[in-house]
Amino acid sequence: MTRSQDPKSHLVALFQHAASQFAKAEHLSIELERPKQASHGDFACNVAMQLAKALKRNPREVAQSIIASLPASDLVEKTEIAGPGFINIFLKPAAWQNVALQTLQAGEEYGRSGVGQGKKVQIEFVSANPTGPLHVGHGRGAAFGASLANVLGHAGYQVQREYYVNDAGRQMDILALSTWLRYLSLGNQFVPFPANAYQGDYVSAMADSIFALHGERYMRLAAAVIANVPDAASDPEGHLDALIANAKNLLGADYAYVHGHALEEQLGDGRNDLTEFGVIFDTWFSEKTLHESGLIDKAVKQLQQHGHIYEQNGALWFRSTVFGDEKDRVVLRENGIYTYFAADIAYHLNKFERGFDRVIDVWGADHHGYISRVKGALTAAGADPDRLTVTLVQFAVLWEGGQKKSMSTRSGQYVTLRELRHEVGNDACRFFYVLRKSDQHLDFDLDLAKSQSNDNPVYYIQYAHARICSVLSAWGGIEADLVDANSARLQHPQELALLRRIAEFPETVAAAARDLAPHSIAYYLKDLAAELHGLYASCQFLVDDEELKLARLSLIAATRLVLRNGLALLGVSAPERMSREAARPGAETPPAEIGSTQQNLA
RNA sequence: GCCCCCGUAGCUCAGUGGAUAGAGCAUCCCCCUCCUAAGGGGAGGGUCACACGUUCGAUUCGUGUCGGGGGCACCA
Repeated sequence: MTRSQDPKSHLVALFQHAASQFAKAEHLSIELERPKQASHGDFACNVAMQLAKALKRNPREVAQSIIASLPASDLVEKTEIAGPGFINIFLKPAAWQNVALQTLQAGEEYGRSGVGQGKKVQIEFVSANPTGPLHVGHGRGAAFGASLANVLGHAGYQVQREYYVNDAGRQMDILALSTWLRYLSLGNQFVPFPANAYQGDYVSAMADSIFALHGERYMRLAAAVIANVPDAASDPEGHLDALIANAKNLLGADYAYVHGHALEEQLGDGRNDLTEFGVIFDTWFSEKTLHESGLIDKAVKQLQQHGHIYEQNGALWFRSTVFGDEKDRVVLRENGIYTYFAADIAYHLNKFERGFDRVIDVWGADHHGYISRVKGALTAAGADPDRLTVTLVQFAVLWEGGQKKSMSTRSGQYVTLRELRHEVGNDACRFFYVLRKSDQHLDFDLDLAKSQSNDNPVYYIQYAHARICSVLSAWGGIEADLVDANSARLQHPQELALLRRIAEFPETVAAAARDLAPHSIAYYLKDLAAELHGLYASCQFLVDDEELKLARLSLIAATRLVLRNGLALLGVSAPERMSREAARPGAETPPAEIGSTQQNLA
């Protein structure tokens, strides 16, 4: 057996060979686990217990036979039968010693695997309405989606990152109206501002800029704006819709300017915010183009042809109950406007047509009832719903001073993503956001995220990286030469423990991709950093023994590489120095007051 | 009412069906003449909510109960 592979793949091949003597290969999967206890070896295999029943033999006896059939390997020190029938494998130090050099050779590629087989995956995330600043909830979706996309890419998928822009709906009309009403007040045309319109300061700011750019061009009489509008108190939604209709009539072709201005401002703001956060999209997909290109008509017709559409009360309904939904859903409203759902069906059919092997949607947990509906529509249209995976991201709750920061849509109070980033810094934001499983509520501890102390896991990991940089710089040699180090000199238990941990990185990335679970990268990095700090405390690197020094430096250089690669997957920087001055978040931008409030209707 | 998520140490949470269930924080004790102490070592702390089932083996899978959170629009 060759040893060009990593130790684990090597062992899997050995066991595959041995076990095939006793059972058909397709009936068993060789699983090697890393025992929690060092006394149980480097790996443990449970295949004997799996086979025992079929063979009607004692598991320990089966284990004995399997061991006897294992091909010889120059990596294996010894094997043991333990407990109910585990085969514990102890590897020779050489199995791990090579890991450091292999890592250095792989460089930025280390951790990459081919489990994705080059398949095309699209991941759509954030997709917030461009009706106001992104808030901390969007931030979690952004951090999760961006990290997951990186992980999938590193696991060998071709990833496309997409943001779906809701630029066609009623919410955008409400934003345009809100902006226009603020603008009118600048010309002393006062229309009572509806409570259910967008209240935020950013709306007034847009009105100011329109007034500065175009003066009175869009000014109309307040009396005309409120003509024939239902009472706001008794019919708030009808009131709003009538104001929008009046705005469209009074402005004519100019309405598109106000609408477009508001859209561009908010979309641009969100894009800048995300870019500063390290979240970059390949595609910004406009909902409006679905309407204009007739794709929605086409999608609904497609459903119609399959007999899943009926008319009732002047609207067109999709018979989603056939596909497990609780009730049928409207696709074309009585007023002749397609619902968001109709656009979404067309959007997902379009995604499929673009040739992705797999499509992943990252949605807020409040959309969970929507999954069966979309999948049902895809099925009804003759598409394979299993190509779509919807991952729900639960809400994030901010805690400060032991108090939950109340952020309810109802009270119109929330903290923006930008405020959070300026308060705690991008690195801590990105890291804390992915520190929990996505389907779990996240308690975001602001005090901890802000603390520049050993309690803060971000600094703990970054410090490990900075420590290595510091040692290598104190050494002052040529780092490229470290690949020639004699790794056989790495004998210390702490050194071997660190090597084992480094070897786990590729499979950790692969598992994170498989489970759509970038949080496991964060946990891995904490473990890796702990291992490094442990070694730091027990071994001197810059020793007189030149050969040993180079071997140890090659080990920490490899560790640094894994820390860098791992942090990069999470969008967290790997600083070469940690100084409390420089680490202050938002040094380039003044920290925003985090308690400030914004109105949010979306 | 129906659906989704969760229940693991005092707190916040990890834990591909495996052996004596882990980490950080908090509490207590110890370690800088030395490459950054933003670090390391040690101690205490558990009925993995509960019951039944599946099996060689269950914190993990299934069913049910209890408890917490969220969602159920001709909104997006």
